[in-house]
Amino acid sequence: MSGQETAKSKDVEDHGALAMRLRERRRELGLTLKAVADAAGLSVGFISQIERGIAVPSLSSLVSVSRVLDVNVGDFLTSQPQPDENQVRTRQANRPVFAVSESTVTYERVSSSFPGHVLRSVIMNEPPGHRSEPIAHEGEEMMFVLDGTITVEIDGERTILGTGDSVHFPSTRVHSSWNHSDKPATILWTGTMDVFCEEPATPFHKDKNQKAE
Amino acid sequence: MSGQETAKSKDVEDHGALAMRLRERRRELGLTLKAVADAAGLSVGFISQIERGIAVPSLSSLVSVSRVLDVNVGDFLTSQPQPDENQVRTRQANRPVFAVSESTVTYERVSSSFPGHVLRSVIMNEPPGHRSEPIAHEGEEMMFVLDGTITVEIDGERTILGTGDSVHFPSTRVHSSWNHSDKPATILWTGTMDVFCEEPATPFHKDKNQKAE
DNA sequence: AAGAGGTTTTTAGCAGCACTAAAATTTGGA
DNA sequence: TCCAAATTTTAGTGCTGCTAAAAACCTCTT
Repeated sequence: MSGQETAKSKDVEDHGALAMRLRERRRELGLTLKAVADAAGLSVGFISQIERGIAVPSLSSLVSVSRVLDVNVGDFLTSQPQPDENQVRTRQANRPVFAVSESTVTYERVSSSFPGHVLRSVIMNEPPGHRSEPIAHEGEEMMFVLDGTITVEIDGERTILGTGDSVHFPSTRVHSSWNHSDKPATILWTGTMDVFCEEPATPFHKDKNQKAE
Repeated sequence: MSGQETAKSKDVEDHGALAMRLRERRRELGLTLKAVADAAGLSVGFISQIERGIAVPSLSSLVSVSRVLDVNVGDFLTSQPQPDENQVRTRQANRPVFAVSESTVTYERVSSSFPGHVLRSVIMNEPPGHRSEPIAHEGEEMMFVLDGTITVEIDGERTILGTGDSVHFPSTRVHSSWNHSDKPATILWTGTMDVFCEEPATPFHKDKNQKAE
């Protein structure tokens, strides 16, 4: 991490955007500064200063104001994705391929990367008998079986998926999957959480076969 | 606004959740407190206190930490979907199938539905010659060609995809696709925007062949 | 044009908290 | 068991989050 510019840059820009969004939203709702301030339990002057970028609210105050403005607080803070000219297409022959040390599964990256992207997708090639450890994490995910047969367990409940079958669930539920058959299986995994890391050194779905990293 | 309880309630709960998420994310990335602190330009002790809910970061500091953890700051503040017992699995034989009136494309729903879900996925069966109108909308999307060949145009730039190829881009870019070949094509479409509607009366990707709805 | 009332901005000020450095404790690996 | 790394705890303070009140501005009515 040394030599890297710290992340405390461009904060001024961020607050300017937040300020504008707050004022914009308030005006959409046709509310006065006083109305918002009263409902949020803050002072009129403070709301005014926030909206003009002169003051920055604490998280508590921002949550309060967001509630009054009937918007999810995250929506005020989410940066808009910038379209760019990054590579959007992935060829079957050119998918980035990576594997975990000492593991028998290989992964092929299908999704692209651009600012603000949420989707991640990989093709998982699972040999017979391979099983991932039960895990839970943020986001949601979907597995579409391209070829073969696998068993998926979610919150202790098992289901067998064949070619063309799919499963889609919140990743917050404890889940694992394995290839119970005697043939390789191919799965298209898509999720909203970067569980395979852009740096494919340690994928989050750890292998049971793997001793220690 | 009178008589309404002010919005400054339950802030304590929110900060607890934020704290947990920050620690969870840091561990996912396998980073130490020190690494995050150094990169964010904050002290180790402060990060520790934030993660344990003892201290609350300012917006500036939260933005800094979020950047280090490579996550959109809004994602830390958005409330979590509740897991439920809805159907998560879709069988190939039982996919909900729907089509647009007078259209030749059929769509098969692959994704499930549960509170807070973001992912939507359908299999599109496109006959030869079929073309969708250029369109742009929020979110991002990915098309994985299961079978056949299609042309995809993004911001005027065309690319041909064959079986196993994929394309993933922000849907804010003007895009359209069509099956230029003389054989049917099958595409697994996945996106973060409900362009096909849960109510399949008017899919967002309008057909050029379709006159008016 | 003047006046009244409502809305927003400005100003002065301070309590407390955002954040630190350093010490203490815990953890993990050899 | 030892030691280095990681994390937590502690003591402390600069500064800012936020206030109340004054000033300025705006709108509407007469």
